[in-house]
Amino acid sequence: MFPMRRAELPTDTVELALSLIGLVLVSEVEPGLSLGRIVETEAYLSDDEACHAYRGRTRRNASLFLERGHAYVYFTYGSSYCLNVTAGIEGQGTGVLIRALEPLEGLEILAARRRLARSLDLCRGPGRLAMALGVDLSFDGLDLCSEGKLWLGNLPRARGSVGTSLRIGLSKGVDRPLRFYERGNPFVSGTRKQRE
DNA sequence: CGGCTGATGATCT
DNA sequence: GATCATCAGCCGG
Repeated sequence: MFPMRRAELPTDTVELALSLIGLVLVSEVEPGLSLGRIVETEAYLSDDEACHAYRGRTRRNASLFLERGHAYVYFTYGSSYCLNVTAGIEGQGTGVLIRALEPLEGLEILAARRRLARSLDLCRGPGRLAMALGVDLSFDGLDLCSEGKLWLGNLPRARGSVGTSLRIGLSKGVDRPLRFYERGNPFVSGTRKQRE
């Protein structure tokens, strides 16, 4: 498997959020290879109150303004890292939050990082998947379209139908249907209803 | 399983 | 000082 070429990624944030479903995130940090298939995403647009770039550029969100295909990683709630794939053109300030993965390889490694027995919950949620892949602030700004600690790949594999819903866990911009997920996939986050 | 709560610390006002 | 793009753990049905 090779990294995605940037030209294969849509520039439009919603299109990117949709097309990321079914791609894989590959982590190549100690103690070894681990990877999972993206099953849930959320789009954050540049004119969107919920987007971290909405009020302009700061030290924290700087990498969200990189051109599409880079990592934007931030720390929240004093405990969790969240991983985004940037979208748009350089300077736009938009991206896609990765909310859940279906673990594919390196299950023991994912489980060890999570200090959790192998289960459905290894990568079910943005903070959980970041921990499982070993993602922290040192991944902020990485190019996900080239080999390295973390990159985007494409495994030939069937993809189920994609559902759309409101985004999860927001207090602003709550009314926009910008969450996308593979219908019925048990590795999608949220309640049962939010998986249907 | 669903719903609620407290922990926790960086960031911005 | 308030606000989080969250999570684990606990409790009730």
